[in-house]
Amino acid sequence: MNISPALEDYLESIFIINAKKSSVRVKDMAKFAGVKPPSVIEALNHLQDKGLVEHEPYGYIELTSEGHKLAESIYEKHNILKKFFNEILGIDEKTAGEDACRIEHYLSKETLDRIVNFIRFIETAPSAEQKPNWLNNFHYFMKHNKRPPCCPKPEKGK
Amino acid sequence: MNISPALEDYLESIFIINAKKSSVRVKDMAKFAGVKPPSVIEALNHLQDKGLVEHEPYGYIELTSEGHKLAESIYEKHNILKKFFNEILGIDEKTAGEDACRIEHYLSKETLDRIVNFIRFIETAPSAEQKPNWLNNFHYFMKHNKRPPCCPKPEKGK
DNA sequence: TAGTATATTTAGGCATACCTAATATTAGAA
DNA sequence: TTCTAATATTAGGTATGCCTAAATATACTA
Repeated sequence: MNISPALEDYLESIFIINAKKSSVRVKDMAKFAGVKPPSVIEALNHLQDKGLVEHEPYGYIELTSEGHKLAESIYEKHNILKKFFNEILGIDEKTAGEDACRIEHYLSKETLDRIVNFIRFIETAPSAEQKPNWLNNFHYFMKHNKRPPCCPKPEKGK
Repeated sequence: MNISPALEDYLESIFIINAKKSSVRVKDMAKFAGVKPPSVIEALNHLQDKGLVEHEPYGYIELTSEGHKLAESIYEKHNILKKFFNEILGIDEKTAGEDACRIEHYLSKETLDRIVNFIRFIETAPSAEQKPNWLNNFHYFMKHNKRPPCCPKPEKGK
């Protein structure tokens, strides 16, 4: 299923709104996307043509099972990227979310997989309680614009 | 100066083609962008309106000094991202370049700065000849789907 | 139940970014 | 120099994604 970035965003928004409201309306989607209702209607027509959404005129908006699956995968992608930006690169949460939202449509599966693995690599690190040391060092480096004073090479000098 | 992603790509392409050909023609840009010549003409008209490009009909295409500055900054962004994908995440060069090209227009300055610093952090690592150890470990992790056998925490056990 | 406010939809318009087909220009070969 | 092939441009068309204004439907209130 091949849909444009804009349609991906609309689809994702249905998924997200659904998660807390149980009923999704044109108004909600328009607000979420920062767009006027006619734009939503147009998008919904396209999504319906592609069998991703069900929407009777003046009624509620629902994802088909295919639409749900796709929306969920888009949302996951979004979250992975946000996590990467926020937790690893140390970007503030708001910016991390915005950036994730903008680039989530453009990354290859390969690159996304690597990022997933990078996060996994860090999270499963055996050495540290929370974060591996080098990541702490990176965050120190970002903050103070220099490396932390100690440990250039642990095996050698004290 | 605010231009669309597509125009950014066209501008960047002039910069890149210029670097090896000294003269840039519509044909070259069309080939580079994978697009037909009329699309290039249209883009050039917009870029000219914005004072970024000079182009006499049927003549060569040149960047103004402002255009050059902007193109260069776009190109740098592209390279940073490519480097990040390729050297750090370990994506193959082709995919790294493609992904960089697609997302270079959408990342915030903040995030890009972080990535720059992340690369710098790694390149200036005092501990290793080439790559810090954890990065080698990550690449091992990607390749074999498990951590390298040794050294969970260097200071402790041998 | 009638009227009104809100929500939705339709109609029509604009900008971007692409295309094909037709036309114009340039440059090189005969 | 003339003709032709290559290149560039213009004209006009399509799709996407947004908009405003007008029309329609729904739901709530009196």
